[in-house]
Formats: sequence, C-alpha cells, structure tokens
Amino acid sequence: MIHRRASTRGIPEMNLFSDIREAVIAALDAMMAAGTLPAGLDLSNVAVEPPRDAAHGDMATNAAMVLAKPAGMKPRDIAEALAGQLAQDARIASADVAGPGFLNLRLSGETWRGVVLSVLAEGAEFGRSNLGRGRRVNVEFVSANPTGPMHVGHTRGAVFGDALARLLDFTGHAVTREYYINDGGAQVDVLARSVYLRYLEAHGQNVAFEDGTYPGDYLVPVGEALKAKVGDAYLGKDEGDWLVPVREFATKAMMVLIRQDLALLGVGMDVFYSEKSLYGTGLIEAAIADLKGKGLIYEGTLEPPKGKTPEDWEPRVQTLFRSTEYGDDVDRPVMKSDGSWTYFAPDIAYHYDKVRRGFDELIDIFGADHGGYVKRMKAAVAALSGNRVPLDIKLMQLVKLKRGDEELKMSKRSGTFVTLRDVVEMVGPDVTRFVMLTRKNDAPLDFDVDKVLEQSKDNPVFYVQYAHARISSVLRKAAEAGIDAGEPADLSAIADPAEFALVAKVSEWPRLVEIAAQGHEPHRIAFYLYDLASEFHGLWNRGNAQAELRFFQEDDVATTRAKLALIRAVAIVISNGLGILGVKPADKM
RNA sequence: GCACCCGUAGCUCAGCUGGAUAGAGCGCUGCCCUCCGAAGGCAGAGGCCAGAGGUUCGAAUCCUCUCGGGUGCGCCA
Repeated sequence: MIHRRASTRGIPEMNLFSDIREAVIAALDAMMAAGTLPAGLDLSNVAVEPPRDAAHGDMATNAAMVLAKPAGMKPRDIAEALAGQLAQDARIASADVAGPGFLNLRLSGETWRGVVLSVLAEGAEFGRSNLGRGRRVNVEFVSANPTGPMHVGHTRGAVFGDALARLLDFTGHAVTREYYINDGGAQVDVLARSVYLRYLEAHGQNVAFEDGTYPGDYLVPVGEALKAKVGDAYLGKDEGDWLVPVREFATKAMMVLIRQDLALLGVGMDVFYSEKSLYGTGLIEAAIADLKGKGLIYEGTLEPPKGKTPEDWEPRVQTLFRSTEYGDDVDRPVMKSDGSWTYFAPDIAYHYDKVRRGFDELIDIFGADHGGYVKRMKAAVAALSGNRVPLDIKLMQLVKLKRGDEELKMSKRSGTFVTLRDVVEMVGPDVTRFVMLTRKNDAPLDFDVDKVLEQSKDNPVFYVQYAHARISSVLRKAAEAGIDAGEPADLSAIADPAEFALVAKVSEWPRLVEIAAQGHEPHRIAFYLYDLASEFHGLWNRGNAQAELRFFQEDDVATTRAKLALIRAVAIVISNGLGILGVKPADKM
C-alpha cells in the first residue's frame, strides 16, 4: 500500500521516492537501535534514486557506501543487513546488493498499481508539494525597455520567467511576477523624440530619422494618436515644451504594446514597477543611506581596467559602493561626477524596495549581456538584506531564429526585427513556449520555425502532445464502446514489466518537480515530459506486436479499464507538466 | 588584463546538486508495413565527457591550472 501523508495544505502527496527513502531511514534507525550499526550515524546523505540502468531495479540506495566509513564497516556488509531489514516492507519485492555496495530495490506490482490509483486520486494536484512552505518569492523578468515591441530575445526570458513562476507556485511558494519598467533613462527621451518625428509626419511634414532615433514604423500610430490627442499644440515648439509629456505618452503606449505581446504568450504580470517612480520619492537616497550606514559607501577613485584603458581615461572621484565586501571584483560607482545617479543607484533602490516588501527570495532574469552585472547586484542585495534574502540571477542566452538553414536576422538600426508577435503568429503560443524551454537558460537556443511545426519524433513539442492526443483518442474510443474509465478499476491487469516501467516514470514526477524547482530549472520539466512520452509511445508500439499490451482490449472490459487507468495517469502527468510550462495539452492532433 | 557563462557521439543537446557499463534525437548501417493502433518500429556502429593535476570508496559533475568559444568591464540603461 502506498503510504500517504497530508501536506500542510491538506493535499495528499504521493512521492514514492521520499516514501521509500523514509523506509530506508527507518530501517537504518532500527539497525542502530539493534546494534547492527553504531548509533548516532548521520543519515542525511542517504539517497534513494532511480538507477540509471533499469536492469538494476526500480530504485537504488547508496546508504551502505555513505555509511561505511563513519560506521567502520564494509559497505557490502551494511548493504546485506539493510536488505534483510527492508525485506519486511511489503512494498519491496526484492533487495539486492550490487557493485561497490548499492542496494537495488525492486518494488512489488501492488506498489505500482497503488501509484496509479494515487495519481488518479490526486489528478491535477499530483506532483504539487509544499516544498516552498509558502515562502514569498519575487520573480522579475522581461523588463524590456519600453521603447518598442518585444522581440524574440525577450520572448525567451518571458517564457522562462513565467514557467519558473508556475513551477514555484506548484511547489508551494507564494510567487510575485514583476516587470521593471526602465522608464528613467535616456532611452525614453530617444523614444519621445522618435514619436515626435512621427507626430510631425502625421501633420504631413517630411522628417528624417537620424542616428539616435528609433525608426521602426510601430511608432507611426503612436504619432498619429498623439496628433489626435493634442492636435497641433506641439508643432514648431522647442523640445523643452513637449519632451516630458510626449515621453509619458509614448512610454504608456509602449507598455500597452508590451502587455499585448505578453498576453499573446499567455504571460501575465502581478506588478509593473516603474524606475521613474523611484526618483523624487527619497527611495534611492534611503537605499544609499542604508548602505552608507553599513559603511559601504565612500568617495574614491577607480583604477582603469587593465588591458583595455579607454582613450579618454582620467581618474575622477566618485561615490562608490564597496561591493568588493560581498564578492565583487571592484567597487561600483553609484553617482556620476556631476552628482546625478548612475543606473546602478535606482537598481539598488529597486531591490531595496523588494527586500522591504518582505520577499524571502529574489530571482532576476536578465539577458546574457548583463553577465557583468550579476556580482554587484548580488552584493547589493546581500548588503541591503543583511544576507537574509538570497538573490538568484538567471542569464538568458541568445535565441537564433531560423527557417531551415536560413537565419532570420534582426537589425535594430534599420528598425527591422523579428518580434514576439511574428513568432507567435508563425507557430502559436504553445509551440513557442515549449520550444523556448527545451534548453537550459545558459545555453544558446536555435529556434527553427520549420522544424518546430514538424510532426515527427524529433520534434519534442509534437511528440509530447501526440502522446496526450493518443491517450485522449483511446479514451474516446472506450467511451464510444460504453466503457466507463471514471471509477478506479481492478488493476490486476497491469502486470507487464513494460507497464511497470511506465508507472515508474510516472512515479518520478513529484521528485522531478522538486529538483527542477530547487534549481530554478524549468527546462527539466520539458525533458522529463519528452522521456515520459517516449516511454508511453514505446509501450504503444509494443502493442503492435503483442496484442495483450494494447490499451483497448475488445472483449475484456476489466482489463481495458485497468489499462485506461494507467494511461489516464500518464495523461495527468503530461497535463500537469504542460501546465507548468504554460502549454495546453492537445486532445487530437 | 580581469570577471562571468560555455566546452559531452559526425550534428543539436540531456545528464536528476558525487554513483554502477556516460544517454536521447538527428545523421549513418542493417532488418521490418497483404492484415494488426507504422504521421513509424527493432537492432548496430559511433565517446580520452577540451587537456593536466587534486579531493573522494567513487568525478562529466567539486577544487586548481592550461587551452578553445561567447559575453561584459568608470559619468549607457
């Protein structure tokens, strides 16, 4: 029987690996109590994992090897004794010592059938856990400058951040999704001037887009809207008369655009946080004062970087943050020599505010070109929070958009780039999301718009969706035949090793989710789903040769119902996994 | 010059916080569709895990150094 415990949310959590690990720990405790093992051993390194090779059984524990040294015993002797102790557990069919001291466990058929029932009972909750214990996590992502529509590069960060947020939510964290609007710097002035040119254009004037303006025609309607709003009020006026209101108008328009883009992907934010809102409220000053109070702000002069001295380098005194105290390579300026803040200062203030809002953990998702920024940001958060709040920064590598061998290049100068909207319109949100998550964040990603639409095995999106669709198809067929798949059936027809192997894969799901959540690695979900789909398709294919492995058994309702339970469990996991990735499962292809 | 990321099969990449004989897809080779749930299936070849030391019972994984690729490096956000 499967041991279930209630989480603090009252949700039953079936996690076979932690269940069996508990059994192993209990057995080791019993052995210590009986004197078979020395008392007081540290068991924290004892692990129960799926073996790499299925021939080694269903689960393996390294207990004997980890404990050999502290116990002063031979690994194999410990393993033998542990095997004897575990033999009393009804869930464990056999325990064999192998290799240097692994204990390979084989679980009973009844255990696997119990897993199927648990999965059906938990349904959409299967795999959900209280790992995070309600800790408050802030995930800041996208944060694209409000100067234009989102492009492919932003898409990856958006999908990653959203999937990570869903993953953390699924594992019991209280997640806030946040977008930092960089509306405080020179780039929004450039935006304002560009919109002003479009505004002149809307009034029938001929304008030239020089360097230092944004020539993209996505600003044409913004210029027209501005005309509709203010008429000719800004015609022939000095920049000083219109810059501020146009900037505000344009930024607002861009954020509407960006929200629409995010919505196309199914990404929603809880908070949009304006950089500009930090100025004039004393927040920056307060953040810097906080650091100053800790002795981390001083006036000083930086050394020129060796080997790459800028032509016009002159030593100058600046206000510096002693980030080297917290592992950075050099101290960083927070104030320019003219007394205005550097971009780093509002960033410090922003993170200061996040800490003050009471988050237990911060995650920032940046583009890879911000790699040089990681250490100072971590230093700032460590200093501001007194090392209380961890900050994890995920750097997103580039996306190379391709169509076959042709690379779809983008050029910011000409104003032509492949937008998020382009991609979503070409392949759809689900495919976009899944593909963006089939690589680790720190590995570059090739996105081939032809390949991702291909209906074949080497396209993971299709392969996973196809598995779900096949299951739906069998369930439809069963329904037509009047077979009720709803009630838990007698599952004794699930008995083939190939079926157990599929259940074993299903049983890994809660563990996999935890690993992915702890590492902030949503890509693991995508790879797992591919493995699971592969296992399922494999069983399906074996049904070609062995009719008794087919899920739908013409004249045997009891057997069919058992097998339907099995594949429903698979469908539940696929559906839950896709849910974390933000992808809708397909019922037919 | 310094910092960060990366280096795994011909190609594109996984590798579950240190486990057993390092995996998948593509490509390649050989079998397999009169019928069966074949938008495919089975099998095989292919690896000095960039290199060298170190820690450990045990290293692709941790540490040090070297080589190679990418990114970044004081009044740009």
